[in-house]
Amino acid sequence: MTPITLFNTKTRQSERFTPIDAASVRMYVCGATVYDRAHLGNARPVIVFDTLFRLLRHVYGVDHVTYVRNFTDVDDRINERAAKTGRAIGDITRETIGWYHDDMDAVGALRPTAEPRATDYIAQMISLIEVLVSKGHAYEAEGHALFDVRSYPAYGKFSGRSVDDMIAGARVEVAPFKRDPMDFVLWKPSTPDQPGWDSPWGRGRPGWHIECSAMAHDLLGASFDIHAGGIDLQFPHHENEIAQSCCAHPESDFARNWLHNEMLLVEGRKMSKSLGNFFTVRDLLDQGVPGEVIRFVMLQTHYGKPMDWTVAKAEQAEATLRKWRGLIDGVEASVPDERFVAVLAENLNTAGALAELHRLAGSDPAALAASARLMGLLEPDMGAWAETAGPSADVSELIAELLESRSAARANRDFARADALRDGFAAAGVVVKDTPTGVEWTLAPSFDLARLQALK
RNA sequence: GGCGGGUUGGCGGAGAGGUUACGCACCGGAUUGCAAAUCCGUGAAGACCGGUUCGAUUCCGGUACCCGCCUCCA
Repeated sequence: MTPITLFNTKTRQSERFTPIDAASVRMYVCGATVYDRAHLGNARPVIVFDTLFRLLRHVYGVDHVTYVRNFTDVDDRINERAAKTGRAIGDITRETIGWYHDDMDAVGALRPTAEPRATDYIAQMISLIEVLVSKGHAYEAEGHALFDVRSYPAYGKFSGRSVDDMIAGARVEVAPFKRDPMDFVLWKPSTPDQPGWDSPWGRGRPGWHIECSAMAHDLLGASFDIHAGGIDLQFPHHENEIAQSCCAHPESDFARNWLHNEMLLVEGRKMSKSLGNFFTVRDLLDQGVPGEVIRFVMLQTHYGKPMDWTVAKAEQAEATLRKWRGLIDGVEASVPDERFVAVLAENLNTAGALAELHRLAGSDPAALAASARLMGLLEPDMGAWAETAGPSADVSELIAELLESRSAARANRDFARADALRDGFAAAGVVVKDTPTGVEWTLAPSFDLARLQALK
């Protein structure tokens, strides 16, 4: 069995991954709040941890890995969106989840084993909060249920902060009913026009962090193997999840391995609406950037480092994928290459794994196909973009005719005519390759029939 | 202010205390009437200053610059 090592944010070191139960490996990834199209930054953890999911399935067996990724469908941003557009919340979340699936499918992410929605787990959240209250880790104040950070001495350990330092540097206004400024909301009251559920603390809705603790416990158990998400979630989200889960179930470990991906930049700068470099996955797809290219670019940088999205990278990735797709055309995939898998298993070194694919491209196309598919690339059903539009019979005939005049011109040593045809093909977007087995041609995206006809 | 990450050849980007990363580009060669494609090959790095070591780009400390988190965020 291929040994997998992972950098565990919790211990801040690389560790040999050993599942609690090799017959049931369990992973939880923080998903999306569904109020709008997923932006490019949302796609990074999806692609990265999809690759981990695929690796785990390869090593432990397809039926022995459970991957849970949640949808946050109760959130004030969703409420705002509903108020602004006059639409029902359920419509907005349903539509956004549909978009999310479309976009993440397009970048080659497998659907997780389970995609729980927060609103389906309100009862579990309420009982989890009740447990915390009963154990003295949470308290009620003015319709809120709040987590008492001072009741959990390890609070802050995970993200390397101390409660006192955080209070000193805090820039937040502190609600007067909090016992400690860092106490966070488990449950908050809703006004009549806001979504709400009945609870021991009155009609209200859950705080942000409680859903992951409740859903992870319900679907994966009190202790599970991997919990992952963006590094920006380390604090407060994951710190708070740990506080909630470990206080409610002190006998368990909650998640043993924590993985965090670094952030995304665009042309060297943080992606933001004000810089005008903010875009969604759908924007890129609509511009003709194939999902497979997005995936390749994402995997080119190790997940632990900031990843810079640039147009140049996308172009280069497209050229490489086009070349590889040509190499495996008609080739039946064999099995993933051992060295490739070993590199990928070293803390999900996708950049190193791509280098192994380059090696295989020069030696073993069947292994290239199988290996690439292990990381969600070169999948047969993702390759439509690389196929040139089937030329019409007329066009094929015209090209055949022109190629014949070219050979004739060569035979007659009429190099002026031969060169004119050579350059003409290129200008018209017909890529002609002379190979030992004969002439091959393909149409480039820039194919221009008029210019081709002019060559006659 | 507190916490964390980064700085590798023209560009992108990994691993490893000592031996070629790799890709793209470039250059040389083969091939071609000339090209394209293909194949072979060369060159090119480790922000700066110290320390540990027989030896550091790799470990430790400091400096500079960049970035992220601490507030919704993947």
